[in-house]
Amino acid sequence: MTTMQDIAGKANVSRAAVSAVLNGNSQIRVSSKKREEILAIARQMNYRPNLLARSLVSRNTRTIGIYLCAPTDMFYAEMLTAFQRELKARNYAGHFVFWENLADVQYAYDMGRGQRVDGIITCHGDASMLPAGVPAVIFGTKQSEVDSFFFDWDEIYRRYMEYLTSLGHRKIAFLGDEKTRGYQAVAIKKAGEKSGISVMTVPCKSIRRMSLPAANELLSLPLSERPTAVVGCNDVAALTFINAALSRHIRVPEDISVIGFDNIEESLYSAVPLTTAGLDLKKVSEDLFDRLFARMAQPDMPVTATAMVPELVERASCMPLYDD
Amino acid sequence: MTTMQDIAGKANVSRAAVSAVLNGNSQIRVSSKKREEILAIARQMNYRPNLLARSLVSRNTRTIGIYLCAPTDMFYAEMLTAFQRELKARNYAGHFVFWENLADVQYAYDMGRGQRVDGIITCHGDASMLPAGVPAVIFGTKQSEVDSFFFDWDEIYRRYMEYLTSLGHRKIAFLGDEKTRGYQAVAIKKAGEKSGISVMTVPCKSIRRMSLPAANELLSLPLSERPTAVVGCNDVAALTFINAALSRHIRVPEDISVIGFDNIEESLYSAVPLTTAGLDLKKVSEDLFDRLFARMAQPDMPVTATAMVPELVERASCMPLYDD
DNA sequence: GTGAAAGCGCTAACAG
DNA sequence: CTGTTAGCGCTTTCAC
Repeated sequence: MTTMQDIAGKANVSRAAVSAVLNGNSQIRVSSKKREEILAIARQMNYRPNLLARSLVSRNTRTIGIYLCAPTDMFYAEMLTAFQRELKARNYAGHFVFWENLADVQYAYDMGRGQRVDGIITCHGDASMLPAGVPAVIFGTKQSEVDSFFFDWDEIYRRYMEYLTSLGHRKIAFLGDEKTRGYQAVAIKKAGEKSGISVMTVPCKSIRRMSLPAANELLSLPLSERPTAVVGCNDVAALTFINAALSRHIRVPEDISVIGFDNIEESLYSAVPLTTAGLDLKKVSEDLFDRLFARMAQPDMPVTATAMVPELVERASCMPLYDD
Repeated sequence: MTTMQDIAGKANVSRAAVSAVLNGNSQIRVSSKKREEILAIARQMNYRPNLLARSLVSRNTRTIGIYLCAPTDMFYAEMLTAFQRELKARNYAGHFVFWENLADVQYAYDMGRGQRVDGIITCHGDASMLPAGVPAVIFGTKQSEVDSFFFDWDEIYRRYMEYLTSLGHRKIAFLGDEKTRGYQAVAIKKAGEKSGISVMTVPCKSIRRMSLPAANELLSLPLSERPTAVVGCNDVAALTFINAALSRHIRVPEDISVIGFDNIEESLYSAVPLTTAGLDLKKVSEDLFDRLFARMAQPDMPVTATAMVPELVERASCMPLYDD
């Protein structure tokens, strides 16, 4: 591997001179003849700065730790892609670690600490696990100690209920895991109550691929008890439900309306295009990075919590309820 | 950030002693009293080694560059997850960069060079772009200069044709992008010829979310010309096709059989569970890493190319053709 | 304009 | 067993 020393030797200058021309930013001025020569030699020797050495002395890595759960749900895969784009645009590197359980989260943060990341973006809700002293932004849940962007479920589900009731629906079910999606279940029940509706909740084992049993449970209900509209905790749950319904020859939206959450790409290409609500991923990741970089520049500014309320996007999976 | 110097100071020993007990591997012996003390202080001061400094001197980073296209297709997301697991099991870090176009590939490799990754796993087929001197394994396509794991399309499609013809199908279409999936199109045509079948090819703009138009083109064909079986270039294409068929009230598999490729999780939960073929991701990533580590240990061993032939998994989207 | 020198945090070789 | 030392590749300050 070519080093600055090698270049300096060939060009008959000092390492400092090489550093100065290769990085631009320096008090040091180099004659343009030497400058060209250095540049040429660097190119010819296929020089790449050793970022480890650079970071060691500059005390920053220009690397952001991006810690997310494994992208087994398309939503995170899309988020990931948006982050990568943002990183590249800002000329920063990403230090990605993906977890599948709680132990992995700790592992991810430890790796980041060892790697001396300049900042962290994470979707894990427990701020106390975060390495101390590293600027961080938490995505998904509201925090008091750390900057966060959180889903405002009360407002989101107020809109959902408004939409569904405007379509005439009064028998509404929520399909989602009670454990990991408890806050959603609570919020939608609350939103329902305000419209005088008791939202029934159907827990399902996995949020990723909702267990068919939960969908089937709902679909096996006698017609008089069956909800006329189902709210999935996310698009994947909603999509799985639609597929379960379709394979039982229950039509969507004619027999039952379905609404999701996240607006993953798949929802657009589903057997029946899914009505859902989704973030503008580009904008959100921009905002996330803006916030993080502001925090990095000024570590003691007041903590912020930013509510996110994704826009409803109407497609084909919901329709007005006809009176029987 | 706590350094070894800090610990050494508190414990009244040298940095070398601290290094010795914290890393274990050293000629240096430390009295177990001192050892305990050092360990205690390190824990109490929340010490984390600076991996940059460590790598600078040890001349290895224990980091593998993982360079993949953006996981907008679930297959890569699943691959990614398998890699992360493998990395963790081997106590290595991942240097992930995801690309969306060719320029990004170069960027990814440059980042890896700067970061001094010990090895590379990539799914980009152009070996000439790889940084020289860094052990690498290419996933997906056969290479002559670099270790590779490639899909043996001839054998894969031989099996597909065998399967489909055993079901009685003779009118078969391939749904896939000609540009990026050209080798597949060629292979399936060849496999068809051996069975005396002319496979028709329907190109579609994107391999990611096959353009509905392509699916619709096929579905609009007069019944006499319509294929009885469709092979998707991947599961996503096959799934999109199924959804397009379903929404036109064309039944799968009764009216038309569909087979995919990749065996992504989604295929199991589709409206009609997809017959497909898929890699054992855990095994493949193990093999990939084994190969890479072998190459890292012995850079001049002969180059290998390993064929991959995923197992067919029969589900509900294919059925025997009845004679009319 | 240029070059010498210090030092980032760590490891490893070697002398006590 | 322990401590000292050199140096990884780089940036930056300061004297020339």
